[in-house]
Amino acid sequence: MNKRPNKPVTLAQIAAAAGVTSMTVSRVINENGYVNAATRERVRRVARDMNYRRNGLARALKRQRTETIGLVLGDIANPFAAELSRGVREVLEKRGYTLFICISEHSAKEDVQAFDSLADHRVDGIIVATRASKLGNERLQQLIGAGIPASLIGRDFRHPHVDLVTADNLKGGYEATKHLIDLGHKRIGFIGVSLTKSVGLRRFQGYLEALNEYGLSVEENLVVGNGGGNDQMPGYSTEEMGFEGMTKLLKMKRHPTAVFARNDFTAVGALNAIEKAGLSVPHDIAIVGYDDVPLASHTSPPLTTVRQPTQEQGRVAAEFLLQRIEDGHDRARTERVFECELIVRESTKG
Amino acid sequence: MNKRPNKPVTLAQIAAAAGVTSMTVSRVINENGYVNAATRERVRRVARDMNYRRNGLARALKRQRTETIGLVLGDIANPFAAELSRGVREVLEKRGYTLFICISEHSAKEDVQAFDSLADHRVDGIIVATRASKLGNERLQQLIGAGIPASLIGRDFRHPHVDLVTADNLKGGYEATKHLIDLGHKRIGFIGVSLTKSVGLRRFQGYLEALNEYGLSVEENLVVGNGGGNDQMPGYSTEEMGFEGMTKLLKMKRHPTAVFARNDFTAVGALNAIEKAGLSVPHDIAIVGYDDVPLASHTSPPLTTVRQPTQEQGRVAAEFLLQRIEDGHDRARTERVFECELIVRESTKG
DNA sequence: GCTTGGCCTGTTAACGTTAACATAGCTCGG
DNA sequence: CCGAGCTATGTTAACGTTAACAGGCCAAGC
Repeated sequence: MNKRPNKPVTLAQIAAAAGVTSMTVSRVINENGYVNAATRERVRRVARDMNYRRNGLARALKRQRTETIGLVLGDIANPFAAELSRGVREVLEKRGYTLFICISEHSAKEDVQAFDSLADHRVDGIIVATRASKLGNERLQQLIGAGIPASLIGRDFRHPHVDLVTADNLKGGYEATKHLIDLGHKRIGFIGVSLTKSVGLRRFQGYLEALNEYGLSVEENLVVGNGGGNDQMPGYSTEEMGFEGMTKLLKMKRHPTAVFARNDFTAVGALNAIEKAGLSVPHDIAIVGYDDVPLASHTSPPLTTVRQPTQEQGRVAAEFLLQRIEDGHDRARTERVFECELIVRESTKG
Repeated sequence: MNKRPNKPVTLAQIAAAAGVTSMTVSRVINENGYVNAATRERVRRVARDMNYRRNGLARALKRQRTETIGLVLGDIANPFAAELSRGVREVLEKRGYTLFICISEHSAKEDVQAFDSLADHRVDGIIVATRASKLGNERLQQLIGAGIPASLIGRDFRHPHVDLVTADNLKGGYEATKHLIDLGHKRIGFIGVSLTKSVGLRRFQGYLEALNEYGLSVEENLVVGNGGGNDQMPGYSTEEMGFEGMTKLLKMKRHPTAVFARNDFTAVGALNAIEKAGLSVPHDIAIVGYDDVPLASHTSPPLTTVRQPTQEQGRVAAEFLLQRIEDGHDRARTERVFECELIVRESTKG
């Protein structure tokens, strides 16, 4: 009764059923070349009846392109990644490309796996938005060497044939910290890095720079992160880190009067820890986040934060990539740095 | 100086360079069949030197499988989707499959596009976690008819050859509402649906059922959603909906004493609206969310919510799919419904 | 010595599609 | 009425890989 469709229908089968050659069917399907109107109709009907789906593999193999772009994200469930992919999609769709996303869960090993999968499936290009790692960078280098066009977002890796889009997080971190300093704070904590690892975080370096510039010393115990655990925890659970980090800071005999959190979720966690301790923001402690996620303007009090043009970064990365695909591998690299913008809200306004 | 790698290296080229046939190279690459140790080493070296990457398209075309699974998500940036994909990945990776994710941005049209892209690229199976739509269901039906194994998560669509995994959101909504009723609340609002559209939302139906069962009338103006706008807004920004919805409810002369929010983000938005209005939770208004996202236990007060085993749903959906891929299209359908669990926290505890 | 069976490599023919070229009928202007 | 140029179809040969089969070679067992 219902057909057993284990083997997908091929052009040849349709051709046979319609009394033409595969070539004619191909022309009908792809709507190119001359085909008699009557023939076209007949072929179309047969194809529909037989539930034909073209084999993209064969097609891509023959045409030497897949019209597909791969995007590697560190984690999903993170407004930043979402905005980014939205920007990327917007551009790609307009140009007829399909987007496949791979998630690396912030692990270098899976990063490499994602690169490999995408490369093996011969995507026309790769956009990488994961954090740099030795393993990952090596493989990336290799793929680029093999001629795969690539475009990076916020990844600290330079290569003569790869385009790069970043936000100036160093400056962002600097501005955020300076804002707190300008408000008169002397003891400013940072939540979200472990001093031993991941000190490469740009916004944290901005924090350090600002402190230095204004002659404030960096107190190691004001910098808290996820101490023992791995540094690869998915971003979405960082409000936990914020909560725990803030709790740790509050336990100090003299706790900081202001805190710069690695991102908005961390800041929200910190906010709640403070509230739980019966203290108030910004009266007892001022807080700055980072990213300006939609939630940030709806916390209580609303969060001072640093906004970066996320979707725009995705768009530009995609445009760079398509440009490179068209121009070929030897195109010179482009780098685009986006400014960040400090958004002052009640969490720091005394 | 640096090679111009526009054309990727092929087996044949390596074979020529190493003085063997492509077949031998293939055996080396895939580590199957007999190859002399010395030959193997030589081939390996040449392959590495020439920066060889196998062509997955050709391979898949020949082998008739891609060892790739497609996952269609309505939006990224949503802890639910993240957990889901984590569960899916966990299972797939163990079995050697690669996961490609497509995002439909909650649009039926893009849903269909995602299905098509994945089908064209001949993924071995598709997992769908987007909301049902007429267009989408039709295409899904078609693909299944064409023999593509599929597995659904929380999508209201039944087909004799498709497996289904859901959480019992109706019961979850019922329990959440009943919890509020048990606490003595008579006027219970719902934030997150527009009565005109999307009334198919299961958890909302549970709300209605509970009210009915306990003889409480459903007051239309206690049900607020994103009135004019489209109902397809991405999930991550729903705290905005919560904030606005709650604000609307608070403007009533007699506002509800309890509110059930469509999901935790909506609930967080509501929480902040209440705080902003100078009222307190749960004293003035009790709140229940849904999903138990990590944030939920860190809000102030911590949020009463309904937990569903999200990651587990992903895992099971993936397992169903792999089973179906192995057993073939004619396997009978399996359906698995997961229980939801009410998590009572301070946002309802007087 | 001859067979058996394990090693090692090669040859052939697809997988499903399409670019490029080939063929053939038809129309139309000069 | 001839050829130029359009329409409509077909033929051929890849794209890069691998399953299936086909030998050879060599050691061991009888």
